Parts: sequence; C-alpha cells; structure tokens
Amino acid sequence: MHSPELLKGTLQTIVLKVLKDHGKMYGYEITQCVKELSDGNLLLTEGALYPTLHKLEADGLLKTETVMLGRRVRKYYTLTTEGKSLVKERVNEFIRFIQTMENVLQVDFK
Amino acid sequence: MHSPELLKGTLQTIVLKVLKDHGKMYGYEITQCVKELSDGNLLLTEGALYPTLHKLEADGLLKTETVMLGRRVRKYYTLTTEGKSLVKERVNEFIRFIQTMENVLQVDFK
DNA sequence: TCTAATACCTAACTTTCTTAGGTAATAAGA
DNA sequence: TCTTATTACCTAAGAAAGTTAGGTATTAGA
Repeated sequence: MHSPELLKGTLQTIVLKVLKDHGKMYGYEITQCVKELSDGNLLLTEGALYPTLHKLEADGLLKTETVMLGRRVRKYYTLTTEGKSLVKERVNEFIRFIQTMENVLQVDFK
Repeated sequence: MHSPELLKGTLQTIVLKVLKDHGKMYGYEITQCVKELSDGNLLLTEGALYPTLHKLEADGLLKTETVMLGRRVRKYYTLTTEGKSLVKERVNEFIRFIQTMENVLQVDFK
C-alpha cells in the first residue's frame, strides 16, 4: 500500500482516465477497478471518491445517469465532451511531472 | 510549470533527496537547486519550504548549523543518520507509486 | 439470522499546500 | 545616491484535498 499523501492531486486524474478507458461506470465500480489495476495498492476511500465525483460533475466534466436495480440505486458516470479533452491534458501533465521528478530525484523510472 | 497539486506529498521527499545528493545546504539554496534540476518547472515556495524544513528537523531527520556571513544569517541543513535511511525509503516509495500509476493510468513512462 | 458485500452519502478533522505578508542585508543599475 | 532586485530568513490565514468515522439501505451467502 502507498502513502495516501502521494495520492493527493492525482485522484481526479485517476477517475477521469479510468472513466475514459472503461466508459460508463458507477462509484463503487471505480474503486474496484482501481484496486484491480493497482494490484491492491491503491484503495480509493469513499470519503475521497464521492466528493470528487460530485465536483467533477459540478465542473461539467462528468454527467450522470441514475438507474434502479430493483430497489437499489446505481449512479453511472460518463465523461462529457469537455471531460474527454481534459483527460488527455491531465495525463500529459502527470507524465511531465514524473519526468521532472526523475530529474530532481535523480532516479530512473522504468 | 506544473500544477502545484501534484507536488503535495512529494516536497519532503524532494528536500531529503536533494540534501542527500548535495550535502550541506541552506533553504534558499535548495529552492535554486530544485529550480535548476527541474529546468524551472518546480518552483518551491518559501511558505512551503521553511515549514517543511522545520518539521523535518523536529522529526530528527535533519540537523542545522547557523552561520554568520558578515551580518547575514545562513542556516545550513544536513541529514541525520535517521534522515539518511529515510531518504531511500521515501524515494523507493515514490518509485513504487509511479509504477502503480503506470498501471492505473495505462501509460508508459520512459 | 447474521455477516459481508454492494452502493450511496456526509461531516469533522488533518495535512499540506498557496498567498500574502514581514524583516533585513547586499548587489547592481539609473 | 537612490531604488530595485536578489539573497535569506520567517509566519499566519486560508484553501484544497485527503482521512476517519460515521449514516442509510439492499442483496447474497454461510
């Protein structure tokens, strides 16, 4: 497991990219997906995830669709057009940050 | 320039590693060193740096030596033994985080 | 029947930044 | 000489973005 400090600032990027790669997803599904992709190293807490999803929606980057499964509510999130273009920027920004850190820390990631 | 959000959680690691690589340094010198290493992409603010240095010192990871240059004060920081062993851990933790992010974001840093 | 998993959510608190100040010595240029 | 930029230290208020710890409720399985 990683220090949760490192996650700060990357949660939005993770959510946006996972939604881009997997299309329509609901909150709980995102936590499970990230858990799998990270081999159990990244466990998104709901206290962080849901406020993030709500913020991304409020910012017009995500849109929602609420579905009833019997009596159960499920809220699906998808990227808006604006959201789609932001994903690339965010991922590129992260990559540039990593490259900068490689220089500052004098290490080799790969 | 990078989004300052991404810096969160990495400032301690940067300070520790730069001190390990360059030995005795003072605060202002650290900001200039990081600026150079990052090609101007990482500009440490003093409001973030000084509290971080004080915290690392309080935690026993750094020790200080105050030098007078004429009337000017300069405060040098060096790693303690404890600090030296922590640097490796922090850098390794960061590398593992990057590798995890590579999987989650499905990108290739190289 | 009780627990674990699924599925949503909020609120108090903490950490860690940014922003915006303050002080003061020294160097450089108009 | 005066003014500004740079060097060099610092703190405090506020914001951002997490954690921790709750709450509600359905469904599946032992």
